[in-house]
Amino acid sequence: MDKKKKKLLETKGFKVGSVDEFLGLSREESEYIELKLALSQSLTETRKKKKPTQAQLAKMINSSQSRVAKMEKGDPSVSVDLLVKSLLAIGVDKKSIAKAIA
Amino acid sequence: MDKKKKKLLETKGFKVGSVDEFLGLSREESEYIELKLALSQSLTETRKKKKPTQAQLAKMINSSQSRVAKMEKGDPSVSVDLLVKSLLAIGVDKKSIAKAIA
DNA sequence: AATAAATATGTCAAATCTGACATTTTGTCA
DNA sequence: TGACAAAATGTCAGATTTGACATATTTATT
Repeated sequence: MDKKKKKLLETKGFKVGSVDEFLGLSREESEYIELKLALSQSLTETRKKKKPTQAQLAKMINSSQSRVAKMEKGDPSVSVDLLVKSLLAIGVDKKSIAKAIA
Repeated sequence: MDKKKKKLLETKGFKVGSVDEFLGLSREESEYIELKLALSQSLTETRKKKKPTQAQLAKMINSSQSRVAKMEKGDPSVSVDLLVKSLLAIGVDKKSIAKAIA
């Protein structure tokens, strides 16, 4: 799949609402992006609720501030795996993850 | 996290039910494993319902039969990303994915 | 039982993702 | 305004994941 497109859409401006078929995105592509955005948002929300800074969260999940920033920004270099692991690490359970992406 | 443990638990025998604290697994670890297993199972189920063989599915998602087999078996070398992408490719939508892991 | 079809397992080079670091931008408070 | 903290962005070597292939095992079909 075209990385440019993905990068474009995962960037500011498209945080909210559905990206369905904005540009020739297939159903799978847009759902995948939406799913990642949902996880990103959930991570940001949860972190802010719980208090810590990106740097502190980074320590909890032994990662780095810059990677946390990328996660929260929906950077294409971040995998769903990492998002899920981070959410679990920060105390969000499966059920809540499911709710976030539903 | 200990890869041996993960490998062990993701192997036959533990497809059903909760793996919580069987061996010293943390909450995050067990939830992560359970989440992956849920996706694996969902993939197998959906594929069988929809008809194609692993080889045919592999083509649809341009992967290979062997990797599909690993996905369905919950092999540790398979990422959540790939599982999610495969589910989406086979026609399962976000909502159903959410339901599967809830 | 024999054959074929489907699935499982092992391996590996190439591709992707990762933490870490440096640097820049944005936000906050005096 | 300036100075300080938090967040964002770029880069990259090392780690992990990938498709592909070979091969073995299981399952169906005759």
